[in-house]
Amino acid sequence: MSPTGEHRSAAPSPADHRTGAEPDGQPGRRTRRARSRPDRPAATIGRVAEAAGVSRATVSRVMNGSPTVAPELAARVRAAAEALNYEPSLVARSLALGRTSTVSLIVPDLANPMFQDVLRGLSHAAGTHGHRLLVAESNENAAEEAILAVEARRRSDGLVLAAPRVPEAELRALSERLAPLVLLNRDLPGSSVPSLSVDYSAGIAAIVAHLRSLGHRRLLYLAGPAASTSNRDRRAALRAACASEPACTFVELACGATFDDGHAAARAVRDADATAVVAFNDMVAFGALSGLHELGVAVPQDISVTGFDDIPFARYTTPPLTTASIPRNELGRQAWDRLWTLMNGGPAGHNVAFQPRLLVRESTGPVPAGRSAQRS
Amino acid sequence: MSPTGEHRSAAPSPADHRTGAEPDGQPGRRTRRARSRPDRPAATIGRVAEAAGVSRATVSRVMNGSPTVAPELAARVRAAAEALNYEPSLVARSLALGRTSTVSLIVPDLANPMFQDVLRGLSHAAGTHGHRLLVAESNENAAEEAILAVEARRRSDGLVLAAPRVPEAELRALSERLAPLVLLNRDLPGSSVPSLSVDYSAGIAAIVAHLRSLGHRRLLYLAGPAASTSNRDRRAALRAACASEPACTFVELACGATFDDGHAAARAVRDADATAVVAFNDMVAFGALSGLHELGVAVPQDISVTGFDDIPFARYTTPPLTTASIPRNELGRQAWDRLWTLMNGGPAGHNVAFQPRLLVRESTGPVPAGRSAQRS
DNA sequence: ATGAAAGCGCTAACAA
DNA sequence: TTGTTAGCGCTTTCAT
Repeated sequence: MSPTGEHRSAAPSPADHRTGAEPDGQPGRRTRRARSRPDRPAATIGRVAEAAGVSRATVSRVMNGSPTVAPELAARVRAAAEALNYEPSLVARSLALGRTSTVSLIVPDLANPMFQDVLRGLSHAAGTHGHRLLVAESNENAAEEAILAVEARRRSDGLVLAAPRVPEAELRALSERLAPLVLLNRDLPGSSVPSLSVDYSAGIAAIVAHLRSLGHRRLLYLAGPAASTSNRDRRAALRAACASEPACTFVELACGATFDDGHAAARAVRDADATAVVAFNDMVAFGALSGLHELGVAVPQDISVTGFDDIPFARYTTPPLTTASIPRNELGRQAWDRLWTLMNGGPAGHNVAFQPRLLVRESTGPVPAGRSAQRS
Repeated sequence: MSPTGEHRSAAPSPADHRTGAEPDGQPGRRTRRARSRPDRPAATIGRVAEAAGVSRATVSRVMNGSPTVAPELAARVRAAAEALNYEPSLVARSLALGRTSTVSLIVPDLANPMFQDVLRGLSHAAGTHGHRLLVAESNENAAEEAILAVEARRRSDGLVLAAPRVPEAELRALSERLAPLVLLNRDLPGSSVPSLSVDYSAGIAAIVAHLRSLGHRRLLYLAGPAASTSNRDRRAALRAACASEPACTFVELACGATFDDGHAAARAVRDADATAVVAFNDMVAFGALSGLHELGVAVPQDISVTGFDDIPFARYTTPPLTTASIPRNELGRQAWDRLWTLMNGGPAGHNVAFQPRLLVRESTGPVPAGRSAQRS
């Protein structure tokens, strides 16, 4: 419920679970297990076979569209199935077949648009091949990531895993039990586990090159969450890109990953000795843009700002944001391709690193006159 | 791959699947079925029992933490399990237990932030109770919705279904096979299927009341996709809200659901005889805001604009958007509560309609002077 | 073309 | 406390 209570609802309390035991006294003629809907016993292949006067094997054949069944019999079976409202048990089927036609996706954070898109792409691609998708969120917790991965894998035929937190040694130890496995945004050097990732370094490098071409030499990095690997990647890439240029310096400002984080940093940004700010992501950049605007700092006239991710809104900020776009949908689709190949005994293939694409819009411009030299 | 080819990658073609048959000639000693990883036979409860010199029942007891096992035996079993890298088969377990510890969610569109939040809430709540989540997307296709629902339900113990397209009669016919079932954003009058929904009408009514209190009498509705039920709901609510007031008129302009749709409508909005525009959703409102700005029309001085949904960005448009917020996370959590109650034989409870909350920000204001009367 | 029967890997009632 | 045994509902070999 909304804490303010302004979203009213007539919901009952979640409780009221009966656990165990027969609700009513009657032992019933059900063999051993209590069924979920005790009233109607749920049709089984056996009952259908009985009703149609054929063997279970024949029912199975009909249900699976085997062509070797006499039309007359097939019709009888279908009628019986229809009458009994028969639905083959997919669980039993999975057990007999040794496969579930399900794959799993583990992500650290379902709120992250990147993973939402991976989810979409994967779900869609898997669906195309008659497979379903199981999803689980690890909430950025390393222990949880490993446990979830193992469990999810046991329920399915393959796993797409985005697990930035699991230590490499542990992941390596697990990788055999998790196969067929596709890794997202990290790899396992020397193993045969395929990995799909976004080359954040290349994206940062492109941004820095762009900024340098505009004359910027003093950069400010608005850092993401300290625990985030992508923040570490981006920072390292920024450091490397700067280091390769003699007169290029960069300072870092702890910030965060949200609009509000960026907004709150605006004052510090203005007071810093930098001509361009490289934000951890678009949200932060957007927040900074907004805060800077309120302080009367003009972008890009007074200072340039870049984002990262190319979220849909990046086109619509004022000014529109220069950023690096990453192929989010593609990741999910390709993850499926890899997994499916693996599931069919195919090779792992080469790992791929998707290169972000620099999108120059209006939040970056030349260094303001008189600021090309150190200020203090 | 990106059509432009600018996101390069070294991906192999998705093909190369071997199908059926033993890859190599050897029939092997594996009983009947080809295992997915022919190399290591995958430990079963039987093998562990054998290795530990106990019965399968004992292994089962140990794996499930039954306290009635001698510590010495338990240790031996655990050691054997460890040594064999044993993982109990969840499929077999599900079959024996008659439950999967999995629930399913079917949504029309995974790109819709509303459903993304439902997904998150549901996944999290289910996880708390040791359940996993299966998701499927119907792509707004009625036939698909029904089929997916049945199939997903068969793989799991319960279903949360957002199926705006399935005809009521069909849904009613299906509802028994789908139980335990929780419906999102629609209900099944007279049935015992719980339903959780957002009261769009109330949201629209609140928006209209707000606009009227500012003196607006001539409203323009920027309509969503014609096929969308929520568009129909909102339009109907708008009509009703207007009809209840003598001097209130509203006209409708076909638009869409995206920023670009709203942006493209700006000229028509300016030329229409209306003092306030009620947009289908925030994205459209945002697009309109942007387009109006480019045309030199001031919001809210010249015209007021409202959105719907309170997407995160609504706070950050210029001007910040007056809109109606809906409790998206809450929906997923409550859906779980309902489903869990049902799964435990509990009652369906009362349906709930979440009331949107009006958020008055800066995109609405009083009717411009001299425009309170009909223009032409 | 059809059926009988032996699994798939696990759980649980019952006996010891 | 532990083992025996009979399922859970389906598929598939093998014989007919």
